[in-house]
Amino acid sequence: MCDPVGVSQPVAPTVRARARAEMTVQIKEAARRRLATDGPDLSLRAVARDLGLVSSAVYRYFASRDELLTALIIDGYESLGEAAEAAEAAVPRRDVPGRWIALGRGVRDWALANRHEYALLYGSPVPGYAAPQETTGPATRPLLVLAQILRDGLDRGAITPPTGDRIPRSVRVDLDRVSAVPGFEGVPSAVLARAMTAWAQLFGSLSFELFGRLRNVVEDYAAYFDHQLRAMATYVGM
Amino acid sequence: MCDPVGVSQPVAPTVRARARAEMTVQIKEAARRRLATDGPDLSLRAVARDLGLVSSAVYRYFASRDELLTALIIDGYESLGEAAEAAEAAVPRRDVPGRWIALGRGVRDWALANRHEYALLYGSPVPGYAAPQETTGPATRPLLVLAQILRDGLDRGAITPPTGDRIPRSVRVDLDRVSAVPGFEGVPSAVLARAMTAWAQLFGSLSFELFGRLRNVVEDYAAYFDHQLRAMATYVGM
DNA sequence: TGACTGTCAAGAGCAGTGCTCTCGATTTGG
DNA sequence: CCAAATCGAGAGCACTGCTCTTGACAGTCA
Repeated sequence: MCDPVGVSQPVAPTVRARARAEMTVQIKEAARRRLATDGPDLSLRAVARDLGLVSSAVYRYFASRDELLTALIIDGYESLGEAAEAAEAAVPRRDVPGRWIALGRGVRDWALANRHEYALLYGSPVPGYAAPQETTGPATRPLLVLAQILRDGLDRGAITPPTGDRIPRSVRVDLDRVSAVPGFEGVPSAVLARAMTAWAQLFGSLSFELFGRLRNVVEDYAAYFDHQLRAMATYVGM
Repeated sequence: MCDPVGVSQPVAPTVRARARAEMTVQIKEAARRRLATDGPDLSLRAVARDLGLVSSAVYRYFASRDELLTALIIDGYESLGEAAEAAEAAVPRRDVPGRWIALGRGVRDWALANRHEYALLYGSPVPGYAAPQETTGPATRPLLVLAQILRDGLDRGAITPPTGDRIPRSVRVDLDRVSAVPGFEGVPSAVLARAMTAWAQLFGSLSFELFGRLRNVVEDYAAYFDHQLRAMATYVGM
């Protein structure tokens, strides 16, 4: 309203605007804390209480509980993506399987440190909540790290595309569509197919661990996870 | 109480006992219906209303909402296990990879037909709810189908254990413990490791599909899932 | 300076939830 | 036949997400 031109960023933000922005992040932070302690069923009233607010006041900043959840989910993807990027970046470029393993470890470490947020992102969808379109963008950020490893690994000749995989036509069509996504250009479908399998394996294993499905089965989760990461690295041809 | 000897089945069940048993299953059925339509946040009051009951009456049969959920989870594992067994049993014994693929398809078909129940079993744990010990038994039932395929496949020589997999000591310890579980006896750790990887892959891929993580990415889910099942079959040496 | 406009937090209130307790009615077993 | 156990109904508590109204404040234009 106070910005008819549409470029609101650089012009001096009013006192109110800045207070509003700060309050918005404070609410999100309090919500994240609640999420970490109380679990996934986020109580808007509890968040308000933590901030010394009345529940209705929160609605000045988020139109509904779902909108707050959406904001948390988006932030979560960004946070996970950042952690994944950082973990991968710490490995020498030429060590392609090492970069994949670092990516996997980074995802796992983040998930362990933010269990409930992980559940929010990769667990079963929240009751009445349907993830809106705006979350799909940030959601691909961790995947783009994988894409970069694949492309760079192929360029370096550090990934030898598997041969002899019979891929049905309809699967190939889907794979080709993925190959067209920015970031994945040029990845042959044979590699892409195996990489997507490995990606699902990673999150399947991680969900097993975090959701307690391996209790009394696996003791040394880190070693078990690492072993699967290595196995998947050779599986995709690294 | 009315059966100090411990063999209650054959003696004539009183009218009340039979009414109680029937009411218990009716509550579970109504709850399952609610789960299918309304989603995972089961409302005990809604279930009661569906049965023309008052909410407090339900507490005569289930001490809490969590206990009702537990009952549903146990039934769910049994139901999934049954479906998996049936699917696997329909394939000729000698077709070992076919049996694995049938098992995977059976799991997927069940999950598609019971999406919310699948989320209850393999999604993020329900808020305050911690799956009690009594669920761990039924939870292994689908896994036992896999175990039987592995053992039978090895006996028939239809599974060639992979060689050259370097397995760290701590992982081997965990695998050996699994090998000791009834049903898994005699499965070499090299096969077991890959089979557990494939198992996580299966559920990872299925969760991706059911929780909408592959929307706008994969079109022909069935073909994609099948392809991964075949890939994992050769991966474990079938 | 004074009025006006948009924003804010507070509070009451609605419909829903899980769960507990009490109270009659009914069935069961001695 | 009677006491004990079991059942459903109802009221009630503390909690939830959300809506609406009210009064206070900040920013701006005359």
